[in-house]
Amino acid sequence: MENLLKNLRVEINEKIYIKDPESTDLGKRIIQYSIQLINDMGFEQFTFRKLGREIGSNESSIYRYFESKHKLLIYLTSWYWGWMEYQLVLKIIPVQDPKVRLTTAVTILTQEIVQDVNFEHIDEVALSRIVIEEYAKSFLTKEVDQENKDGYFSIYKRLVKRLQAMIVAVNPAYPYSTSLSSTIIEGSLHQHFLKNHFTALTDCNDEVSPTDYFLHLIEKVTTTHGR
Amino acid sequence: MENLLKNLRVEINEKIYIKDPESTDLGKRIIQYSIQLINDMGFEQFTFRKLGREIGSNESSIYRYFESKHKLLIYLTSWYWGWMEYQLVLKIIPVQDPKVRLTTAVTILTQEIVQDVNFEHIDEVALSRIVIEEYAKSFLTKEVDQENKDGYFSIYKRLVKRLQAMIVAVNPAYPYSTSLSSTIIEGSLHQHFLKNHFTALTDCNDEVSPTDYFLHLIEKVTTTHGR
DNA sequence: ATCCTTATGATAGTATTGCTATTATATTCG
DNA sequence: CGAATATAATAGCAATACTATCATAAGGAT
Repeated sequence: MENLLKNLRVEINEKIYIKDPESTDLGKRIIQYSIQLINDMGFEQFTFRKLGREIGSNESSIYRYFESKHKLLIYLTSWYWGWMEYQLVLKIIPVQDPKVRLTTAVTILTQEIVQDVNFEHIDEVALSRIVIEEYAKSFLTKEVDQENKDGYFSIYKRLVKRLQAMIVAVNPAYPYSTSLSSTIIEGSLHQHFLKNHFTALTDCNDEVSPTDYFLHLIEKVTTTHGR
Repeated sequence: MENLLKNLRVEINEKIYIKDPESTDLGKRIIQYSIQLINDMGFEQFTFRKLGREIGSNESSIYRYFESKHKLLIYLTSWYWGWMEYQLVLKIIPVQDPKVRLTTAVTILTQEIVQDVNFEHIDEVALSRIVIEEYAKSFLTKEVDQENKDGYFSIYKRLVKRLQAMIVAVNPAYPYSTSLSSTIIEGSLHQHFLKNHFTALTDCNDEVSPTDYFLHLIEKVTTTHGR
């Protein structure tokens, strides 16, 4: 699929930014280096001042693109989920069998991220680490309901619903398809986090992947057994 | 069990506080009102200055108990998990059958929290909301590995392992018992959060509880079916 | 060529945060 | 009564998360 994405761009809710960072060179550098910096020092330590210093630009210029670092985080993670959605849709299109569609989807959503050459200024590996370590902070806030209303999380929500639809396609009788979908997507981030920081709280390691775990889980949960 | 806990106290790693808040009146007020304030305004907006104002005490006095609000959050959430562990252990002791033990445990860990009269200065309902909305922030930091080494998360880890042991007792052949345990405990918080803020991403609502979902899940995953 | 717009940069300023340090006062215990 | 301990009051400080203003530079339209 290397070239299928060449002319695609991830569409992000315009309310999230002040000025589209994809529209200028500085904007792209803001994205590129914010990924690097947040990944290196963590979201708490990251500031626009430090980012400005890093890219040889001015703090005030960055504020012309994003109103706050919180919005920037939402932008970056939205981009990530939008990118995931592309991968998912592209790989699933040719697949007919609902079971294979589902296992393919779970695999894509839970596996370790590899670089995508189609987006030069975005380091998807670093970005995926940011999503694992910081995504929850984007919605664990007092403003979540307003921001949800404003559509800040719509890409993520669409993704959860896509996976849910695939679960239903395999087992229409299963009554918790939406919760299972959100559990897999969020739980995958959590298992990756545990693998990196709390090895005693997960079975995942260099041999066993979160994908193995979730594929087994979904098999068990969606299969209806005879007696 | 109303009175079994009367003389118990939740033991918390001494490194987490400077001075034991249970040892003084001011300390208890710090706990009581920090739960209220964090619940009301969220962890980001919460400061020791505001807490001091609220309890008619001084910011500097609060710093004699906790080095930072981050440590206070770890204290509060550790208390919560320790309290959960008591509930769990007490309810499980008289139960023999491994399957019933497991379903009892999952029920306790996933159900909505009700007030516990044994701890007068702690509002468990408010505290559980804090755990749902803020717990992840206590470990999604750059300092997590050091703090983990220092035992800041030991109660939580012990709880995950207890549940894992009960899963193994029901199905020793299941290869992902630890991941399943952490998925249930963390996933429960997430489902409660979604129920409150992203109703489209969960099946849980006023009729269907996270407990229903997770009991069904664990039944499916741990049962070995014949043909 | 010049005007106008747009993008960026430089500088300054502000309220708040997350502390630390010092000194004063009040209480309690031997 | 004196000493220790707990709390309160005040000040101060560097950093954060911005906002506002003004300067400059580049490119496009007339």
